[in-house]
Amino acid sequence: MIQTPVALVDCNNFYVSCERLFNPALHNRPVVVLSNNDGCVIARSNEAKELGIKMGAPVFEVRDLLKKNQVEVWSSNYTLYASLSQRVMTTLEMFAPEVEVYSIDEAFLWLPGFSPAELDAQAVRIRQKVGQWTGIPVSIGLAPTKTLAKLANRQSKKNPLYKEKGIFNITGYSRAQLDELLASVRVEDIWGIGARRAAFLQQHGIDTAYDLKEAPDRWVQKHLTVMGLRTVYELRGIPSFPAELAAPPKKTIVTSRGFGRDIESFEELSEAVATYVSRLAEKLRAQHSVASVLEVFIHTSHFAKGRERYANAVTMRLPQPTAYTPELVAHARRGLEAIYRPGFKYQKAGVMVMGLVPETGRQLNLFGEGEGDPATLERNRKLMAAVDGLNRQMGRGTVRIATAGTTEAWGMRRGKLSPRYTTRWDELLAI
DNA sequence: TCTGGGGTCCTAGGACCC
DNA sequence: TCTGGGGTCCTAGGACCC
Repeated sequence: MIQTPVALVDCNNFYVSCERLFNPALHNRPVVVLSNNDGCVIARSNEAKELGIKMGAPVFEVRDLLKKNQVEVWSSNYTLYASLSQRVMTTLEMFAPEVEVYSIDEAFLWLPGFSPAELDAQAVRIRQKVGQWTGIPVSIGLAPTKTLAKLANRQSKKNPLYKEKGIFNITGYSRAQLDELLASVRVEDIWGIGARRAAFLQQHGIDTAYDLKEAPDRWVQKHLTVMGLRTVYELRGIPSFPAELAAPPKKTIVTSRGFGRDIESFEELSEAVATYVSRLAEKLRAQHSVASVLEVFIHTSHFAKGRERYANAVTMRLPQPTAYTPELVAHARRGLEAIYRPGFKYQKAGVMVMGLVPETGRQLNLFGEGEGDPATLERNRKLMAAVDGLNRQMGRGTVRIATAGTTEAWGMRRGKLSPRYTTRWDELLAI
């Protein structure tokens, strides 16, 4: 059987590239993009990486470094990134019959019928076309398995000989060539091997991808579970992680956020929770699911020293599965009442749903609790569809439940937010 | 003063059943 | 005093990913 080669296409420094697209002054300069609440660095341009700014670094720790080097600092703008991501993915879909959108900035492409040399040429065309149509630079790794494609992709960025080309192709490698490459890759740089496993493996003399490839199956399975064993097979060139071409519906959905400032009052906390529930219910309806279990959690800062900490969560089984915002909000409020303690400075809250089932397949509760009879159910469904439609067209939060409040005084800090160039005409025209 | 958010999978252990 | 064994379901915790 002939194996189908896999390409991993990865957008370079994606969030930074998005910001640069609409702000050419950011080219050839160190740029970072921050997490929610402007807390951590979550994307860096190559220039910023060279300054030694680490991924995930808290802003207050690198503030001097940023200032001294006149680094451009931007708040994250997910609306913009999601929109550009879609354009990139649509472009990629022209080039392969099978595409797995793996994350906001990465996709696996299966490219049957190409020789190793032809794959190279095809990868050049993909890069060129994505660049032309979206302006986003990408790197491409080509290999017989997903794990090796990730590894090859990494080489295309790290290896100075390939950096300019942005393509690294190991589909034509001999066994000896592949072994040599794997021996140069540290075990912590393998997809699926995190810091904990890497430290463990190093203690057992396994330092490189080559060492791991050669480790005995039984030992690997015992210590790294079956997932670790699959990673090892993939290093050996045996595909063990199948293509996931259609995203399966989510099994859990979470909406949580740290506050822009600490919250003490129940009412403000309740407003935040209602806002998060509304957003969560939208996500639920977008995948045509209803939830049977709802969890609410709150906590004070993990980091604040000298202040008393408090964290609690409550999990509720709902009378019947639902995606109806008012009902979810009412349950969440009751849950919050159960765990709220006055006198603490809360830093974060969140809501989560589990036990998701398809909207069409749900069991009706015959005893009139919750949303009740089929006619009410249908009316509520239509109401939510109308609300979702309006919010899609007019912008998130145009129509909202009253308990969510209107001020969001506790909302995120986003001091350096770029306009939503691709989704809001008014913001594009304002620049 | 200031430290993100949203997911998945696997395993062990307890509850419960026959 | 000795005190089965196997199956299922659920949950909590750990590890990983971007």
